[in-house]
Amino acid sequence: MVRARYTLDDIRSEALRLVDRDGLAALNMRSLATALGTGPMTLYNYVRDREGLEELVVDAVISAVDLPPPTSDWRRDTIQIATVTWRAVRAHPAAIPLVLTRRSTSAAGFAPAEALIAALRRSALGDRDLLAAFRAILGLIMGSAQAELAGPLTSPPATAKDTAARIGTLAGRNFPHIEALSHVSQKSSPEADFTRGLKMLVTGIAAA
Amino acid sequence: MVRARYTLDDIRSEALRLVDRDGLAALNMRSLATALGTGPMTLYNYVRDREGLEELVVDAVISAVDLPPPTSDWRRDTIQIATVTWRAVRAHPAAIPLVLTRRSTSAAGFAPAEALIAALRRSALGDRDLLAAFRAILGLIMGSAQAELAGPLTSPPATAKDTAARIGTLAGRNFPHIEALSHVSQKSSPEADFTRGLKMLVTGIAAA
DNA sequence: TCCTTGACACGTACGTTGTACGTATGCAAG
DNA sequence: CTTGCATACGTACAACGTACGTGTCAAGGA
Repeated sequence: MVRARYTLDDIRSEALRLVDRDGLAALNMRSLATALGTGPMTLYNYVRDREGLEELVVDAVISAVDLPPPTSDWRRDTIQIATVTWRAVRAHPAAIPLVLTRRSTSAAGFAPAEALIAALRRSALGDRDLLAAFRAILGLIMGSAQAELAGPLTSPPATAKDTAARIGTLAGRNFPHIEALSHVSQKSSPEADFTRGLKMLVTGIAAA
Repeated sequence: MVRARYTLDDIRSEALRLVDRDGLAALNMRSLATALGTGPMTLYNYVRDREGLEELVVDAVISAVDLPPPTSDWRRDTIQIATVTWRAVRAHPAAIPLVLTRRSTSAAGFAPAEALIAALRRSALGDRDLLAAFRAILGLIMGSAQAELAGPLTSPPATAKDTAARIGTLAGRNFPHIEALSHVSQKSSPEADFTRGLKMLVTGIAAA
């Protein structure tokens, strides 16, 4: 009888692949173990419990962030880092709930935050403003991902037409502003909106 | 034999109470049913499945938002609405993962978004900027809640001293900027930081 | 008054999940 | 070859979500 050997990276990448392919509900000990060609309990040699497995997926997503080298323009750097991070999160829609709720524990998970603070520090901000700016930008990234996942301008598993219909009937009567904006949002790309909002925030930061 | 009668509100408030008291893991059909004095299957008369139950909790949290009446100052209104919403979310920490990942389906869930757009519309923003601004503010609210829940400047179940120690040892070496900021964050209140970041964003919006 | 009918509370039971615990197997060092 | 440790693996159980069936109430018509 042969005994397979695994590395944490094997588990990590297979877990992410599983989530990408079959959705978040498919991320359970048995499915992942089967995908790796072993039994459920083997995984417990690499992960404390199911929660640990989810953290692994978060790490896998965040690790894929490809940080740009610093330039002399902190605003441009800030926008770049935020955009790249946002893209990495968006690249794995099924994993977004995990990214929003689980903490990233690996070193790679801290890298974007570190780069972001480094960029912001090259502005002339005081400590308190720096902290607020950092929180705001990270918040914007996560919140934008969340909004796309479950925001009031989106609808769960439906086509764009269904979305318009659903929002139209559900919110249209009592919530005319939401309804009007949902029409606008259908004509614009998420990335364009994100970038626009991000630039607004950076402008506000620069004003402080 | 007596048959109890329930209303959706009974279920909703009991579910939120359960989450507040015993944590998110305690939100299951059996526990909630027991708390209501009945069996698990009774709940299925009010809720499609467990997911529906979670949406109910989200509704309960968002419904508690106490929106201020509009004034003539859209900036002030925007900040007020955002702050009040953020407070409502923060009032139920255990429910935050649900608020971040589940969609609010009830009418009450749309109210803050509607009020926010209404306030922003009273600025002179174009449609695209309005959309971006709305997304950014909602994103900031959700993202800030997320950051407090699982951000790089926090640590899971630990005292403030442990946090400093943990961040210090884990991130201190390789991530000096994070480490430095975590010290700053320990001396400031979450609300102050949130407000500060929010004002930055509103400033940026006003500049557009 | 009695019967019908629909809504809904509830019980039973099954498949799936996470994981505690015990066992077995390979590799490395002596 | 032997010993010991790390770790792959099997078994088994408790807790979960929920399909399905049964029972019981209240309201409306004859």
